[in-house]
Amino acid sequence: MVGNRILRRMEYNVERKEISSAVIKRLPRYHRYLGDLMAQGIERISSQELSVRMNVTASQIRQDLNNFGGFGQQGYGYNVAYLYQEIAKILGLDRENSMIIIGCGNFGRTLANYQNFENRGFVTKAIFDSNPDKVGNRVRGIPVLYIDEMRNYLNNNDIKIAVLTVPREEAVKLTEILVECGIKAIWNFAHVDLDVPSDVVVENVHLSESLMQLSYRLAEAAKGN
Amino acid sequence: MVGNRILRRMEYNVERKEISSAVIKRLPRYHRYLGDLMAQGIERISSQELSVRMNVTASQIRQDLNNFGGFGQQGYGYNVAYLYQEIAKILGLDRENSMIIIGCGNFGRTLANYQNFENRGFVTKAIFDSNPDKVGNRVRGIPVLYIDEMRNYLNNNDIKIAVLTVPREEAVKLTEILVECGIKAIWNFAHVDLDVPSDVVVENVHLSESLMQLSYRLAEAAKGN
DNA sequence: AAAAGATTGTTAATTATTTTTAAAACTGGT
DNA sequence: ACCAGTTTTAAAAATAATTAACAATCTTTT
Repeated sequence: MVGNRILRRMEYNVERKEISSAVIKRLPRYHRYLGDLMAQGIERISSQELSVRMNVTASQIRQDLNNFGGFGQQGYGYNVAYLYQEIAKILGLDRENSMIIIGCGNFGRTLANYQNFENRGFVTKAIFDSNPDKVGNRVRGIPVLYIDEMRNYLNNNDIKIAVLTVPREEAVKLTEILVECGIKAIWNFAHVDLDVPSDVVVENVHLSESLMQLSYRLAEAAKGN
Repeated sequence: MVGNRILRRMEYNVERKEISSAVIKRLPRYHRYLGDLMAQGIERISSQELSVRMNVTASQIRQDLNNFGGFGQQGYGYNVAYLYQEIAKILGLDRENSMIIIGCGNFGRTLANYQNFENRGFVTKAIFDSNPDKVGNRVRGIPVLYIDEMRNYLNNNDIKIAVLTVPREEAVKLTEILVECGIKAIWNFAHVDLDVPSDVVVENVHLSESLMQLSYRLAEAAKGN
């Protein structure tokens, strides 16, 4: 039997050792591959077989997962659905994460239109903008509110994540307000490093930096051969 | 004097040791900070001072830069404009990188509208889509062409980078065509790992994975205190 | 119910990255 | 032109991450 595995797994949230960010970066990819396996109707998988599909070492998969507890079973491997669900829990996908998007420009609207985030529990409740022409509109049903109302809105609604899609200067100013209102997570698309207290987490998406890395590697590959 | 520094710098493109990707990831950020310093009219900076601004160790800055040659000078530090320019060269920002965007959905259009890439030499020449209603339009002057014309277009135009903003399945299929047409760099926004020959570089932007990392860190910080 | 085979969890070894240290080289003032 | 103060470069040491190895333990077959 396989079910009793659940009973003997380690309480990963009791012992509080720091997990390296290299590990965290890989978790969503495991989650994605496990989701694909489920869609294919595959019920169990060994670290060896997964390593071939994902093009990483089996050792790394086992090491990564064991940071959070023993999810597998000797002689059997990992139960796909169970592991999928456990990684979802680790990533906080088992609860709703309400968001606001700040900036109703091309980028803000694109993110608001992106249905997929909702499937993972990331629900956008409102969009804020400083342009009166945009205020009052709706994007996929989500209301666009005036930026000056943001402080009041945050004080009256339970928002977990703020998404910043405004230019640098505004991003820096608005971050102050977000921090004052108790926001603890910022998804930052502005091309600037935000200065926040240590209990606030910022995840940066710097597209131009990503593009520059591609450019470097392209130039390098061209030299190499 | 400072100018002679240029003469004695090492030929970083002669000796061909592999630079770690950890270093490459940091280069765009150095570039950004140096740009900001220039805008502020600051002409020289020591690794120590830069390290304080960037919140990294001075040692790491020096080590990173020395992978590519000696850009600084003892007792003086680094010349901001010179270092900015040298990092731009390393990142391949000193030449034009022509691009096509594949997929004229929200994301594709948003990227096409983003003027900033052009300032760094990344110029979008065409957008491709399979929807006949979109074909024939222009986005910021950039023509939207029918996807079946892409192969022919690539054979007749010198395109360096293909940007994929289509769903997974299409991304995988279209990648085959891109590779056949000799494209060596793909900026991939599709939520899938592309399988390409070793001389083709892929830079992934997986937004939902970024959001999941934020979610993890938010949950972790909430536990911690 | 026992034996053979498979695969994890975990420790050890290896490799990669970051930080420290110290010698060499330059600047700026006198 | 010299000297004190900086600051880089480069080498060495320390730390972190990845990979390999293997005993423990479960599954599957007979």
